[in-house]
Amino acid sequence: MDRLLQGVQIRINEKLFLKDPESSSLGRRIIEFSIQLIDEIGFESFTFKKLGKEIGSNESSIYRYFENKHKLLLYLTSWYWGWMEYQLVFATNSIRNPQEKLMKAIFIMTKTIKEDSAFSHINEVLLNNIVINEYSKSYLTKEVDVENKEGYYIIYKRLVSRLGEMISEVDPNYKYPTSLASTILENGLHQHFLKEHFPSLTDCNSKVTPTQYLTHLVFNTLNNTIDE
Amino acid sequence: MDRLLQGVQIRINEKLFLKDPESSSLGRRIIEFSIQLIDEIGFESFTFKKLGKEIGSNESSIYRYFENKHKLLLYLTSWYWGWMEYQLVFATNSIRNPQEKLMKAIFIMTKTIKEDSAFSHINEVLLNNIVINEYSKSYLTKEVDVENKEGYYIIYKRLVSRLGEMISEVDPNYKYPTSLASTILENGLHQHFLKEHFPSLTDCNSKVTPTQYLTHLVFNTLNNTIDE
DNA sequence: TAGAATATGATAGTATTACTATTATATTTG
DNA sequence: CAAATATAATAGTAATACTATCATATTCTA
Repeated sequence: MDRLLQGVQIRINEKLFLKDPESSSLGRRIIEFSIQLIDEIGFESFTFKKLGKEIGSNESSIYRYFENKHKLLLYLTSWYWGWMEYQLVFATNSIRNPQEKLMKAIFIMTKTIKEDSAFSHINEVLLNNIVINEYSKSYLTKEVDVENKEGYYIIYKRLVSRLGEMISEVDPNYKYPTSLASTILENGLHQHFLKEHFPSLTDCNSKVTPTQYLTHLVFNTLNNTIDE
Repeated sequence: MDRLLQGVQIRINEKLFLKDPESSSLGRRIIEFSIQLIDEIGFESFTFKKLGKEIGSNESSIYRYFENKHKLLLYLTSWYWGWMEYQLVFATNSIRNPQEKLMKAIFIMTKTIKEDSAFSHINEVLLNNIVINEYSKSYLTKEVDVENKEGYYIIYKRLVSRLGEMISEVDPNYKYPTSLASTILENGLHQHFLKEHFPSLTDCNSKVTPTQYLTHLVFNTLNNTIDE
């Protein structure tokens, strides 16, 4: 996949930035080091001033790329979901069997990211950590409805929709394909978090993955006779 | 239940406060109005200064009850889960049939709270909103491991454990009772959030409740023959 | 290649936040 | 009634989340 990705750019809503960070080396450094710094100190402690220090640049220069750190987080997580979508489509496109297709999709959406490969300045392992630990904060705000209208969550919504369609292909009579799709994505992240911080709240551990749990959950739910 | 609850106090970890807010009228006003204010303006914008203004008291007085707003959020959400646990135990205690018991439990944990009844100074409807919109922020922090050791999440953990046991009673062979229990609690909140802000990401709406979705999910998963 | 345009850096300034400390004034209790 | 305790008022600090201005560096283009 590596080589293919060199020709691919993940398209992010232009309202999320003031100046495209992909358009300059400073921009790419902002992305690269913001991922590192947010992963390291957490989103609450992260500031543009600290980031400036880290990259040997100035707070004011970073503000020329992003209005505030919330927009930066939306940019980073949009990128992550765009990257996920790319992998999903790429890996499932040629699979005809709906069961197999859905299984592959669940695997891609819930697996642990282990290698940083595709894009030079983006560390996907750290970005995955950020999504696990910070993504909810990007929508659990009072501004969520306005920002949703602005299209800030569009990639994530498209992903859920794609997953939902795959679920319906496996079981056209299942009544909650969209909810189940969002459960896979959201609870996938959550099980990874629990594994790390609340092992007593999950059966996932070094032997059992969130992927296994969710795959089992989904396939036991679909094509089942119990109703209501 | 109303009258019974008048004699019940929900026990919160004493490290979460400097002075027990239940011990004075100012303390109870802090609780009452912090629920209103957090619900109204969101946790990010909420400050002790604004709360002080709201209750005609002083910022410095509030700091004598709670170290900071994060501890206050932990207090409020602990109270909420304690109240849930009380309802859960109370309502399921006498049910012998494991299926029926689990069904009741899922209902209690995922239903929409419609009435503010039990405790004079705590509005359970607003508190439920706060849990939906803010609970994740209480553990998605860099301090989570330390705070977990301090016992700040103990009530929630007990709840998951109780639910997990009920799941195992329905299907002793099911391999992921704890993960499923945490999925019910966490995704229950999430489906309520989606219903409100991202209707396209859920099948829940004014006709279909998160309770129905999750009940269907759980009972189709348990006592099933598909394995691995 | 000069001159204009643009990008970046440095510095300063503001309102707000998240507190801590001190002192004064109520209120409760013994 | 005095002493203890709770609350209120005020002030102060360091950090945050910016905005504004001006200087300097880089690059683009005629």
